[in-house]
Amino acid sequence: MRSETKDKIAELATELVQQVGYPSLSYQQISSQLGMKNAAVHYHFPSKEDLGLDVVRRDHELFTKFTTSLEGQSAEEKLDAFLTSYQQLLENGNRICMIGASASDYKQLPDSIRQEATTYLSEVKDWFTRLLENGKADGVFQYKGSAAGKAALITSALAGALQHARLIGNDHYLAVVAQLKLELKP
Amino acid sequence: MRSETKDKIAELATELVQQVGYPSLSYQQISSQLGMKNAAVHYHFPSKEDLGLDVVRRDHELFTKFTTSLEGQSAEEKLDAFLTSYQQLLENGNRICMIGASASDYKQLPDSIRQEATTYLSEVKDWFTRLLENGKADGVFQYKGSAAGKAALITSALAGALQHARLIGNDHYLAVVAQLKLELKP
DNA sequence: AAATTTACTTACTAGTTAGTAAGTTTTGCA
DNA sequence: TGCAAAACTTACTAACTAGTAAGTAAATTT
Repeated sequence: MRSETKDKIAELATELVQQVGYPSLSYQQISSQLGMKNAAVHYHFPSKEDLGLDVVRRDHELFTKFTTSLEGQSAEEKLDAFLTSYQQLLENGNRICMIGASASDYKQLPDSIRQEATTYLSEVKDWFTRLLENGKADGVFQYKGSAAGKAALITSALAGALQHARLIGNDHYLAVVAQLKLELKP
Repeated sequence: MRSETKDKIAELATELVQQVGYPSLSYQQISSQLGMKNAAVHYHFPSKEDLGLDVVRRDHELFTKFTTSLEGQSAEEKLDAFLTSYQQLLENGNRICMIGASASDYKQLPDSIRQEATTYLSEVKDWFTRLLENGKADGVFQYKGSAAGKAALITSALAGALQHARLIGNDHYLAVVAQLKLELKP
């Protein structure tokens, strides 16, 4: 029962959060960009917390649907699909990932959004852990230590690489991805 | 010829940038926290751009002094010293590194600050590259691919790990560090 | 001792922020 | 057709933002 307008607001807000962060997300910018008034945005999202929470929730749901759609595919295909989705953020306005944005805005986030972001990151890390375990079992991935440790490294490296790419260019992200894949190769 | 007050402002501003980011850094918060008036801060740093630029410059200088002080030490000692300095950010108010903060605030930064942050990150990456080259030559480090690629991975992983630690706890940073060191061991 | 510079305070501006209350238009349903 | 609910607009508030102009006190220099 979500209205079209509400979806459009949330989509634009998502883009803005990934570009300028939650604190700099403003009702004015959203309303003017969508050709409506301030109060219209407040009608759909009474408080900024409501809006921010919906933005993170939607991105979380997107991730869940994304991984579900990948079920049945090989570990390598899953990894590539994830890496490509991150690369699209980069090419589409130098955005950073929602989790990275939430983490750097952390001190300014209401508790509800913090909790949602924490759950989100945990699930991404778990997904990567299983991916690495299965990939190793199938002989397509290789790494030292635990799958959880390697998953922690990979998730943080990708989030950091998206951000650093803003400063020193998109090639940085590609270099990090290439290094990660090289190290995973048996 | 830097006054004490100016240093105190810059130090507090550094802490605030690493906690809440450049856009949320406010003259009011600084002045009230230092027991002075708004205009007093503007006396030392006429514009916010001046203040923000000085903050990044100072952190950059700190890094340069830090690496200079480590000259002569072994590659392992240098790496450990760097990792410890990052861990102190975490333990001292869950700060993130200046480069990571600059990268996530990138879209809101004036050009001068962007450029300074870009140079800063390039130098950190170069420092890591040389560290890895020397460590490999000395037989204390091991890795696949180029030193530059591995340096890109490590710098982004550490920046991302500091941020993710805010969401899922400081152990995440320690896990990433442990994984990195494990993989470097010959 | 006088003049000048440094380091502020007081008091203000113009613009932006999230948020609200009340009124109006549009839409879907009975 | 008429009613009700949904989706808005208008008009506003209180708080905050960076930044400025003018005045003051203290330190430094001449």
